[in-house]
Amino acid sequence: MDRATRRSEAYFAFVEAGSLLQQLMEDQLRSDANISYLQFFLLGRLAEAPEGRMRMTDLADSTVHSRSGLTYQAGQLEKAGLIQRVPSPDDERSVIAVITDAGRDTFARGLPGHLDVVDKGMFSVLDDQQLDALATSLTAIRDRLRSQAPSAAQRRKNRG
Amino acid sequence: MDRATRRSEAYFAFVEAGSLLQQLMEDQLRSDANISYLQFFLLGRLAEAPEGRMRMTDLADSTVHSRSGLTYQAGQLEKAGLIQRVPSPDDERSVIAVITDAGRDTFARGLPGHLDVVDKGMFSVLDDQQLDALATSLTAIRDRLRSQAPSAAQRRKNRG
DNA sequence: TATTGTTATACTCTATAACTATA
DNA sequence: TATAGTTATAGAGTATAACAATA
Repeated sequence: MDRATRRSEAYFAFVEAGSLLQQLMEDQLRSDANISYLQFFLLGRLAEAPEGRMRMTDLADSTVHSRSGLTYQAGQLEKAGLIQRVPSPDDERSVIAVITDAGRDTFARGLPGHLDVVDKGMFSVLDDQQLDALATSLTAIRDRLRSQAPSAAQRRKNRG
Repeated sequence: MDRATRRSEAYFAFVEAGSLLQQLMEDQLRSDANISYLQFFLLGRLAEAPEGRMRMTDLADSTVHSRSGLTYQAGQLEKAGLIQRVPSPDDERSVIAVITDAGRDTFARGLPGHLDVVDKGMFSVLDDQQLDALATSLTAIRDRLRSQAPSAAQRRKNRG
């Protein structure tokens, strides 16, 4: 098989696998924890941050979100009691998002099923050597893509 | 490195790479052909179908879409002159979507840049052996995920 | 002057249910 | 009875620009 054919195979499999996986994860998180994948991701970022706290802008930068998009999601999470927003002591312009106990519970409720979906869907079909090669290649691809995508700060500069 | 660590590496790289790639593709297609990735994908399905024709339901089944979602997208594409909808001669309930010349032009306008993004973003960092292994693993993962996801017909049965 | 975050607003997309017409 | 497709409608999410407050 020539390289072009292999490339096309890999590309279509990548795109379809991504879309199928996302679908499965959304369904699982909705039924186990009643949150979206993005909300799960945001709770995860906060859960692993020191004291469960992060500045709004830093949280926005760790996703594809505009600041107004994060304001919307933070509003949803706060309404559900999963985070709180408090003023920053250091910089009075800033707002700190803090994960609540209920937020940690919700995250913990979603996590096992989430790992299960990933495990059964992605990794059960690979042996150790294949997994190793996959991790190496995907990491290289991600780093390459990171270097091509405009940074969050840059996106902010161009738009709102 | 143990298997759990490798898994986690591969998973996060996969998710982030998918999201970065999608972002780059959307931007490229919007600027080169003024269409979304989904619309590009639908035009591609029609372009490669015999005579550029497909039944609406078959087109919907080749995506994650509900039928009403496809009706919406078909409306957008038709409004832009990129497809036409005609009644089926075989089954009077059916509607056939046909890609127009303008639709083929638009697809052709988006394709080179699209391939370029994929090539530069994903494959430029892999040698032949890595590409081979990646294609094999992603194909296996996709097939596994396909077997776990409910089919489009099944989704239709449950919901609308 | 630049940065942080929110708000108002408009737009895109998606899904559900009800509906028509045909098989 | 089941299938094909549309429509009405409502909801989730996103982004832009304008804004107030602070640095």
